[in-house]
Order: sequence, then structure tokens, then C-alpha cells
Amino acid sequence: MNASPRRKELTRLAAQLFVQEGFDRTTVRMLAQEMGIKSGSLFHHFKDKQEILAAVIEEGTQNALSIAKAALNTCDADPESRLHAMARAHLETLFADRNAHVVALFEWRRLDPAARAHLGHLRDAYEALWVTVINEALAAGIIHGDRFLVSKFILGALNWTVRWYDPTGQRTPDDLADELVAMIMSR
Amino acid sequence: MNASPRRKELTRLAAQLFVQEGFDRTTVRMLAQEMGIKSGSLFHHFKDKQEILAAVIEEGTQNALSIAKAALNTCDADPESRLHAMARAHLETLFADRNAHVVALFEWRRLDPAARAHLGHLRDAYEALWVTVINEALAAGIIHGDRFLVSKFILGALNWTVRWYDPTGQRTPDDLADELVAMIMSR
DNA sequence: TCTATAACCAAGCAAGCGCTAGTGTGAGTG
DNA sequence: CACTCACACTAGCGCTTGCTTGGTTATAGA
Repeated sequence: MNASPRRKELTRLAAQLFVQEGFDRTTVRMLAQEMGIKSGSLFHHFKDKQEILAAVIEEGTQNALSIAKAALNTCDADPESRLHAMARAHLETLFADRNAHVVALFEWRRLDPAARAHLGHLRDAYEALWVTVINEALAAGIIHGDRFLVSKFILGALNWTVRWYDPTGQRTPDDLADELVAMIMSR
Repeated sequence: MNASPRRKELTRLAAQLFVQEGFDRTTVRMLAQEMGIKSGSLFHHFKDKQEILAAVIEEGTQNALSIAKAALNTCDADPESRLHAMARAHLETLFADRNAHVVALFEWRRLDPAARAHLGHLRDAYEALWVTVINEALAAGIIHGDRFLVSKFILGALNWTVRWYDPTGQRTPDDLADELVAMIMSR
């Protein structure tokens, strides 16, 4: 289907409901009500409920990808700056598009195989950026350890923030990123 | 309700299905079939579907608590040994009772308020062990940073392992624990 | 003014849901 | 023997689900 502005707005609302209730418990009637239309009208915009889920996740992942690329293009070239930039970019998009990313992280299994394959490639492209930056940091000796485990630990710590971080508190996402990088860097 | 051995076995089967399908998509008919009984008979053992979820999570959390306590009681008294012991214990229970813990981590929101309050206290008791150990490690200067953030990052990295760790691979849970502790310790 | 099209609606279908009611049944107990 | 009780069964109620249908309205270009 197309990418009309209306559809984009509906996708944003769907993401919010999916986070609030979970994908399975969000009914097409709830989605329609939130969008100010009747449930039947929803199927004019999306062919089925699955497609709404895929649209939400695609939107979020695309944003993550472009934000991370932009961050790497504007930061300093040294491995430490690039590591900082990726961590900051990750948390920036995680909380700017929080709903979409929570859905991507916790409702991934509800995607049908076709959508999962398509979106899987998108996610791989994003993770490839991380692999590069972490390899550089390891080569430069500013962090140590098994490259696979280090990647998983860092991304785990970052992704888990959506479960406890309070954006209305005093800490900014950048604070979190800096603290995490400081924690794992050898001194 | 009671804690008969039969009920314990049914709880184990339920945990497996909840992980495979998610709580919402697991129907009482599926549960019953897996247990080798008819759907109506299920309500002889559990008063409703909610209670099955609560039983699964309670089982997992109790195990985590006793394993962690045992680990702290048998390890050396220095902060580094205790940190190691907690990380190892966490991953040990995470993969010994993998199904129960995955349910606890990702289906927590499906608990009704009463069960959430009760199980919340259990979980708090477990997290209190972590707080103690991390405070000791900070005081001893073997790790650095904000105590709140450090806790969250460590637990995030550990909990996220259920999303990627392959128990049939070469790495043991203890390997993961050691690598994580090494990564965050100042050298 | 005519027409194409996007957007919407009321109504409802078939399937599946959690759960209940009422009824055996076989093992243990007095 | 009579009785209880844990456990399982059949049958289906009342409701919700995702999705479809057939038809109406708003808007904009020719």
C-alpha cells in the first residue's frame, strides 16, 4: 500500500495502542476508535491487522537507521567518538520513536514470515553499523572482550532502558549513553 | 490453591506454551491438550487462566531467589567474588528455568493487579540482593558510576541474553557472566 | 456540471474465546 | 458396604474477534 500522510498518522496512533495494550489485545475496533473512524473503514487503509504491525515496525527501524547514519557522518573519526555517537543515536531514536521501537522489540514474533523477512533485512542493516563501530573500538583497544558478546551486552543494556527509563526525570538519553560508554571503557 | 506435584507439572507445561505462543495467543484448549486433558478439566486445577500465569511466574521467581541466596552464601566474601556469584546465579536460573523467566520478563503486564502486587514483592526481594552486591562493588572501587544506572545496565545486559543466547552452542552461562563482569570492571 | 476516487459507515458473519454446569469414575476411608 | 473426594468428561453459553459486505458521502479535476 501507499505511504499517504493519513496512513502515517494512523500508524503512529496504532503504535501507541500496541504499546499500551500489546498487539494481541489491541482490537481493530480499538484502533478505529482511536483513529476516529469505524472499524470497517480501517481496512481501506490497511489490508489486515498484520499490515498495521509491519507498518509500525518499518517506520521505527527506518528512522533508527537514518539517525544512526547521520550521527556517524557528523561525529569525529576516532573510535571513541564513534562509539559515543552510536550509543547516543540509539537512545535518541529509542525515545523519539519510543512506541514504534517498543513494538519492534517486543511484538516482533507476531509478524508473519513474509514481513519478518523483509523487516529482518532492515534490522540487519542497522546492526551492521554497530558491528563496524564495535570492531573499530576493539581494534583501537578502548574496549576489550569477545566481539560477539560485547555487542550483545551493549545492545541489551541499551534496549532494556525502555523498561525503566523515565523521560520526565532528570537524566537525558545522552546521559545514559555517556554513562554506559564510560562503564565499559578501560581506563 | 495448593501446590500438588500434578499442578507443578502443569505449570511447567504452561510456561513452555506461554513462551512458544505468548500468553494471549495460548488458549485454554491448547493448554489442556498439551496437558493431556480436556479444556474443562483445566479449571479443576486453576481457577482461571490468570492464575496459571501467576503460578508460572511465582515458580520462576522463587527459584531465582533461592539460587541467588545459595550462591551468596557459598562464595568468597570479597566484593568481586560476590559480584561474580550474582551474575553467574542470575544466568544459571535464567536458563535452568528459562520458560518461566521469559514469561516473567515479557508477560508481566498480563498479570492482574492483585497478582502483580504479590509477585512484585517477590521480585523486589530478589533485586534487593543485587542492590547490596552492587553497592559493595562500588564501595570497593572495582566498578564505577551511578549506582542506579549501573544496576539497570547490568541487569539489562543479563536479561537480554534470553533473546540471543543459544544453550546448544559452545559458551556456558558462566562464560557469559565472567565476560560481562570483566567488561565492566576497571583494570 | 459531471465523474472519478478516496474515505467512510452500519451491519453482520464465521470462528474462536474463557469459562460454567452438570455428570461420571475409580481409588481411598469409615 | 456406603461414602467422600480428586479428577476428568461432555456440552455449550455468552461474548469478542478479525474481517467482509454493500452502499453512502466528500472532494477535486475536467
